[in-house]
Amino acid sequence: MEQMDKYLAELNEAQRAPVLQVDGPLMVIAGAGSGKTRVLTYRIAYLMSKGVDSFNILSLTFTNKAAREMKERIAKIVGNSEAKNLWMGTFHSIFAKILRFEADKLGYPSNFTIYDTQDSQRLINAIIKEKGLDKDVYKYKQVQSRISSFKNSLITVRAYFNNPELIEADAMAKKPRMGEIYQEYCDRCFKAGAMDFDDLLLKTNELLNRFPEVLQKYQNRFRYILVDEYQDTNHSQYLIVKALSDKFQNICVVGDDAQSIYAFRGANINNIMNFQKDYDNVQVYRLEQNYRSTRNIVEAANTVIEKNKTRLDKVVWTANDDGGLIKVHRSHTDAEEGRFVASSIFENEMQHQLNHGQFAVLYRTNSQSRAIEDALRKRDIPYRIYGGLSFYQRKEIKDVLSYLRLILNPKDEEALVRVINYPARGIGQTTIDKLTVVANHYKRSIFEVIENLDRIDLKINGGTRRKLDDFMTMIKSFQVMNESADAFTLAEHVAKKSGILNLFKKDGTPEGIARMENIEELLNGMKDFVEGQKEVADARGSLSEFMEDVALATDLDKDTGEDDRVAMMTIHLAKGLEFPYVYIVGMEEDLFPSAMSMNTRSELEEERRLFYVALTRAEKQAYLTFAESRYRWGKLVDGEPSRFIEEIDEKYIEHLTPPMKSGYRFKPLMDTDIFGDVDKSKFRQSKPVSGKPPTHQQPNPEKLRKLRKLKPEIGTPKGNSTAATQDLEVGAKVEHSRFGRGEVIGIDGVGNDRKAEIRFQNGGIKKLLLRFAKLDIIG
DNA sequence: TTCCCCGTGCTTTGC
DNA sequence: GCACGGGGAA
Repeated sequence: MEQMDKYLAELNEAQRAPVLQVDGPLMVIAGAGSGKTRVLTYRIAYLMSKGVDSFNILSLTFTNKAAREMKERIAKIVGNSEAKNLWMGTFHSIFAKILRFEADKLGYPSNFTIYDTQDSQRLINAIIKEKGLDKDVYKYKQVQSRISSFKNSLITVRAYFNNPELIEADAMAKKPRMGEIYQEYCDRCFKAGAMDFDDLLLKTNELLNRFPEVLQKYQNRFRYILVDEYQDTNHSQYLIVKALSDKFQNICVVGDDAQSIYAFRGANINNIMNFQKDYDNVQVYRLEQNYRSTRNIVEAANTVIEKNKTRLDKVVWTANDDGGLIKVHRSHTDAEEGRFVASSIFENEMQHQLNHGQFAVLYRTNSQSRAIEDALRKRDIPYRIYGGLSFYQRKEIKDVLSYLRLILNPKDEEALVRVINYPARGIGQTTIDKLTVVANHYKRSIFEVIENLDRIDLKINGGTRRKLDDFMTMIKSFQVMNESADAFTLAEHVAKKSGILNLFKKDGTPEGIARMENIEELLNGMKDFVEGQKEVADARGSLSEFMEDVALATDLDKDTGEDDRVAMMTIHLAKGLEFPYVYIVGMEEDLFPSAMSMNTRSELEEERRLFYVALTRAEKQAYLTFAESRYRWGKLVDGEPSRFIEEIDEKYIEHLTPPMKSGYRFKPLMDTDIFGDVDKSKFRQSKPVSGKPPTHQQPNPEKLRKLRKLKPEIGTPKGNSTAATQDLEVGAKVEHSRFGRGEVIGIDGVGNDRKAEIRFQNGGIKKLLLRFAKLDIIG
């Protein structure tokens, strides 16, 4: 800790001030690229150097990734053992932990299940059906999002029924039974021993409100509270922070009002706007020097964000070079836009000796990735798509996890309904419906009903009864095993015994194999987890420890970011990241700003902040591209350039194409015809037509698309790695897109059955079918 | 009970 | 364009 002075010297004056203020409320307004994370980490380190016990510091973030990275950075300063004691994590993970500890006070079991959005939606769908409501009026997704917004505003069922305005509003919307659905949903969750994501915050509020001694306990524990991305907090989170910091008032919030882009999911920008009114003697600090981007980018972004009315006073500036102008490119179609981006990336790589990893393509909606992907693939430029369907959301993964959830909490109805007839074991919808009715009638879980089948008069025939009994016995045997086995051993057993693994083994289609690989990956992950837990005191790598992690995990958490690929993601996902070269594509009215966000001023302002975020991701060079027409929902629609392009002061812009709609013929060098041709020949060459590989070698587009769907996050620039891996030899070093690096220790089989046995660095040995395995030879 | 086909619906997304 | 869910037929 002696070197604290050394660390403080690394900060500029504006950054140092909030670090040095130990006590009292403070707010740090941090412009894009101004070293916000550094301030947060150094502040925590400084608190500890001033004798604050790490047990007394609570630091809240919005993603697991942010929490983990910050913890690592702090560990580097104060040492691992000290950093371990910090309470650092997302709102949801920290309060889930506290809720498990205090669960009995709220009538929940401490092993409550966490329902994800899909579980919630399925339950709501079931309730709507049970009540015989019109599914076209009560759309389950809409209902779910309304319930979610109730919870985020702390409107409980009781509060709903006490609020004539809400009831009126739902009646006006022709949904008079909304409250009833809300009530039933909450009852069913409670009965299932389940909390949804919003409950983790809502119930925490309930806990702190109803039990003053619990509030006191946590107030005393969390004497110093820090909140990152404060502009993204919703009302529920706001109240938790307010309650916990009330006693000591040592609260530090960090954020940027200009980067508030999550209002659509309940974030309330007023939390940061009004922070000064919420506490006495708030010190406000501003980080206004941008270290990330060129002057052109910083100033261009400023001219855009100035158009917003709702803003805190702040002027971002930079001492960096001017850099190049922001380049704007128009194309005919989205396909052409893709080709431009690919050519431009290629050119920049050649000209400036750059790696793929220094480029990012950002878009407003996920569906835009398609055209870009196609173009990059044709140019052999490797890319990685971030976001999309999460690994944990995939059907086969959720199915396995549902079995595991059921072991821990047999009352978990969503898990039970998912797997009771999967793989098919002759328990159909009719049977499940009968069981549900009885379960609701006796206010018991379906599992309990199955346990007591012989005592209930139910019109279920003998064969079905036996099947139900078998299912129950199987789950119970898993439960027994759970008492001694670790998570991996148990899950492997479950995957085999339940018949899921067998199902895909028999299948043999590419989809089936992809699914099986996914399950294997899940099991690998569990093995890693178990190994990791061995080093943790009083942890044994049990299933419940694993499930706690997994319920709140996302794909982003696993991202290594080490390999050299062009990054492709939505702008939302890009927040907090930076890249030397950034392409913002689809700069068109109705797409960006989105047609659905142009009704109110505040919606449009959020879109503008989103554009501000996109622009400020760029360090050296930003490109804005738009197309005159693009495919949307299968139809070719015309568009016009986004207003956001015009909102940038002209002096920061260089038009690569004439800005007006006339005169395409002036299009400059980097264009499709020249490179398009080069592309095609290159592409053809790289396709192996060596005779051996039969039909599977070149799957028809249909199949390719399906495969891609199953593994959406992996870009395979070489189209098909089989050509390269065909002559793979023992001893070769390879890299697998998911399993990482490894060494080939054996080869057998011929043609389609050719397999490589690979020992991966993470410890696993796998046999992979070469015709499917996505391997890169690295030596 | 299971499977297949057809219709419907669609921003952004983390926990 | 495409994915998912529901309904109808085997």
